[in-house]
Amino acid sequence: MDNPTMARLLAETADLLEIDGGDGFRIRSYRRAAEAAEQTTVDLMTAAPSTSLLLEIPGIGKGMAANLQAIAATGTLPLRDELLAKYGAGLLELLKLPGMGPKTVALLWDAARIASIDQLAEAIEAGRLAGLPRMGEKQIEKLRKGIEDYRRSAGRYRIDVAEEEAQRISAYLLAFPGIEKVTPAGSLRRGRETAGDLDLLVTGPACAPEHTAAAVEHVAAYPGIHDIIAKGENKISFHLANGLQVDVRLLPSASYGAALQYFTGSKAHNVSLRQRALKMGYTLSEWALARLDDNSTVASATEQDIYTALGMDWIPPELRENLGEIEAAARHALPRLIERADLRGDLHMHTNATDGHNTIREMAEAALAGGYQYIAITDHSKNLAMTNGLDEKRALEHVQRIREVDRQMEGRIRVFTGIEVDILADGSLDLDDEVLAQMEVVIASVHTRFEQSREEMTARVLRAVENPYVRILGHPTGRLLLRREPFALDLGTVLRRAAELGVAVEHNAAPERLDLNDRDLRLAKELGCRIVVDSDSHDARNLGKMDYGLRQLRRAWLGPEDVLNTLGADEFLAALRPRP
DNA sequence: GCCGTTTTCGGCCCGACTGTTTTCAGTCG
Repeated sequence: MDNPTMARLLAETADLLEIDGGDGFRIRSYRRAAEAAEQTTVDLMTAAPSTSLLLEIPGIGKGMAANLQAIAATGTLPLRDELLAKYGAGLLELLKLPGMGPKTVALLWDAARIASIDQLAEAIEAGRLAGLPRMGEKQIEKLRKGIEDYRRSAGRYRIDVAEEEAQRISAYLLAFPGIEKVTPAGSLRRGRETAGDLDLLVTGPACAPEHTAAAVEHVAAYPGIHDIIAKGENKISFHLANGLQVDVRLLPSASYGAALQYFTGSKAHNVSLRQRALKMGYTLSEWALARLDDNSTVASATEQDIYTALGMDWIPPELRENLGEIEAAARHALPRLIERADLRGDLHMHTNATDGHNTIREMAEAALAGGYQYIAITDHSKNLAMTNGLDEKRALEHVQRIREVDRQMEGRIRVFTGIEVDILADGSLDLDDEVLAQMEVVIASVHTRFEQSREEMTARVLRAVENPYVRILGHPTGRLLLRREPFALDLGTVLRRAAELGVAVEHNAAPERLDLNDRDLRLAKELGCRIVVDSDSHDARNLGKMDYGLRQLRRAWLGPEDVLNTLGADEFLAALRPRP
């Protein structure tokens, strides 16, 4: 069983306890433990036999360690089973409906024995909800609509999709006189790979307290709105046609920093920060950091002011997950995170020899304009027939053309020969070693999926990295590839072996891949992997676009020293696994 | 159930919005 599954069991237990009316603090412990299981780089299944190893994870105490051990041993948690036997699994799904919390689920169960979304829909149609406490006409209509929405779409949105919507809405809002600034907050600002919703902060004269009505109406008139969920004095929430929920908040400029801090989150970061504030005699809200005794404002205009008043350095949004950043900021020991300007080379790109849009020369010119000192041209190999992948003969001809362009660039930028070779089902590569020997950069990637078990997929990749010509392992998790689920593969084992062999591990920065997430990247660093970030560009226009991928690196606390392609061209080649 | 600038017991973040509540409970972020 993997960590996310164990996390889910704990989180579900928390939900069930809440429906059961259990102790709120105990419930929170289960939630915290679920988050810890989600974020830790410790493989819980492997660590389970050692209680002390489990206790090292923050949020895991004696009780949770025992729970994790029970899950590891039996695949299930007794408390959860007990509660499920009492209520049924459908209650957990009921909780996912908007506006439906544990109290309402408990009410529906107690009063009408409703235990699933289907039963709720039935009860609504039959009019059996009328007369229940807190079940007025509007509430029932809200539930009916909630069921509809839930069945229509659920889930999270890719970060680049959310960002495009944010930009469209911002442009619309900024056209309103008196709206001066629109700032995306939430998981978008923290650089997560997906966003569940969109938080937009709006400030300007039109957002002055008690004078927000006109601005709110302007927001409500946004043409892309599918339906409005809630509309108040300084907050309005709506759905877009694609189902994405947008929360827009209007604020006076004086509170901008406090609000930005608050709505950026994460929740765990905020809770921890507020606890720190309380210990210092302050209280922190989205309006201000204020003294507890006389409620006078200490800081509110900028985030910097607030963190400074709390005795800390300003914390980059990507780090705000309560994973030690608060303590580090208080010690003035936050790491210097990697930035776009640190990157000196891009190692993964395609040309019109296969499925790219531009020539080698055009890619080289674009990279030069983007400030790079070197690139590698890594077109596909023959197994990817649909991309017009290169066979041995064409690959060798391609190498000659790459070398020619490298000469033409006269040292302004280095152009390395390369190939993205395909890992076949048995772990062998689809080009001969003699061809690979001509390449300065060999990226081995899995492209074709077979019905392979986790063990088979792991063995397949392990065999590929053993090939001495392979210098970079390409998109190791295969995430979002072909719009399918990531590979079932033992990433820890693969990364460990790559680290031993000196094979670099690619973090593919293309937004449709965002191959390694922050947890994977932390694991890669812990295991001593050499990490490269690259763009997998198929178009010269995308060459410099590393934003989304870089944010994942930052979320993993990685600095320039952790990433290989911050080195100069010669140092970079020397740091790769030596060629046979 | 976790955890320690409150320290092994007794704490555990804060405010807006909604609906039906005649003063507030529930949900959400």
